[in-house]
Amino acid sequence: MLMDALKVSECGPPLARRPLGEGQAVGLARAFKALGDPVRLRIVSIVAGHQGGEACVCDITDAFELAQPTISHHLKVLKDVGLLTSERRASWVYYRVVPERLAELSALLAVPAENSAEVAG
Amino acid sequence: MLMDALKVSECGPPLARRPLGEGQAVGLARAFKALGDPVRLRIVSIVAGHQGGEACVCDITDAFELAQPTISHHLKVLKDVGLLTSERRASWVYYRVVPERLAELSALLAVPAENSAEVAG
DNA sequence: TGCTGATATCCATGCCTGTCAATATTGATG
DNA sequence: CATCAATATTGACAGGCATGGATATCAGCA
Repeated sequence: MLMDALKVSECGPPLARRPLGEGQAVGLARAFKALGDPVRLRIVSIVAGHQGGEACVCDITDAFELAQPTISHHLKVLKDVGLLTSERRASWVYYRVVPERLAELSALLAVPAENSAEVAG
Repeated sequence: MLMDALKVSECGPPLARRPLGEGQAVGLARAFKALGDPVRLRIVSIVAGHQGGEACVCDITDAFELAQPTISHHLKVLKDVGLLTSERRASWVYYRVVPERLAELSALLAVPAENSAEVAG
């Protein structure tokens, strides 16, 4: 099936609406876990804020004091969960963020403030 | 405009604005890591969506097929990173979400779509 | 073809984490 | 005080993960 879990991404239900199913939770948790590392969070930040919305691996590597395989590993993690995409041009590989994926996670956490106080009015 | 997101604007800059400092990244990554587990994500969802915006440990435990210490451990993780608070009433402990903390993370991921295409016209 | 630079993969290692059984703590109640 | 129910803590174990060195792949170039 192509239409796996795409309905969710469109209008991502706020966390408080209804309990997350286990399946949804697994998929979303994978993305959050990928963001749950300072290096990866900074990588996403660097890529998202880079000129043209993309950055090559060398740009990213220069921003850290980590070995190149380590950066490559983190990029793979972010790519595997759908937060980054990559494109090769000549010798360089350029990464860019997937805005829909970020928006999905953002919408999920955007819990209406009223919910904490009252629900049914 | 009504009483919409005002604190959000000061809570944190969108990811794309400028590269995250290492310190900020560490703090934010801790929160994302806490959400990076399916059980914990569902716990937050259950608490946020529960009647009155709070849920006792027994409510949460019943929603999983995990041992009680495991749930207690996850609750502690979420509390330690500031995503949940707890209050003891009689024999029961009630947990509720911290909306400001969720809003902070949500705002961080709310990257403007235009940014991926062009930065500053 | 061979060489060089850029990036990815493989492998090993030490640390971190999710899980649960056992136990401790806390509060209510008899 | 004794006991029970709810929750937290401890200790242990298996699996996961971040890191880096060595190495492979890939693209351009002479």
